[in-house]
Amino acid sequence: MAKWLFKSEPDVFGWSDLVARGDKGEQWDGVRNYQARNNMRAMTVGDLGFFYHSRTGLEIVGVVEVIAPAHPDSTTDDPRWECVDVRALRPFAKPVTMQAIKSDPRLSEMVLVKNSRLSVQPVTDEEWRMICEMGETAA
DNA sequence: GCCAACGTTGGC
DNA sequence: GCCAACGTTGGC
Repeated sequence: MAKWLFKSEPDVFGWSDLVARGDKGEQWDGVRNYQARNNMRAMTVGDLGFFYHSRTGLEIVGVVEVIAPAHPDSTTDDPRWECVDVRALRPFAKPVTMQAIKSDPRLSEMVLVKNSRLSVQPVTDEEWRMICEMGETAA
């Protein structure tokens, strides 16, 4: 099972917004970048991902679960863009900040650090385990 | 709020 | 098909 990371500005759509959606979850719409879209196409139901607050917050705050595979993004007529559905699974007891990630050399290869502009990105199993530990949540 | 880094667009 | 111009993202 693959691991991912989803970025969102909390002012626009934050962790609490996803939590409010409950088990119904929400479609991860609005992605207009091929790499991010391709990552979503590669997802399967049951895959897990981190929820990261960009711009304001700059920390990973929770774990989400993919509950629907890639489908057309209903917020556009452009058939190129697709999105998956996700739901909030569990919060981090201790959010893991960008600063903490950057200061750990073992996480220096994370896409989050290397390509800060990619909004949907893969996470390796090792990175996943380390960050879950730092955030004091189950892996 | 600034601006570097990156992706996309479009004229040639 | 190149690449300059432009728009957007997101850390700082």
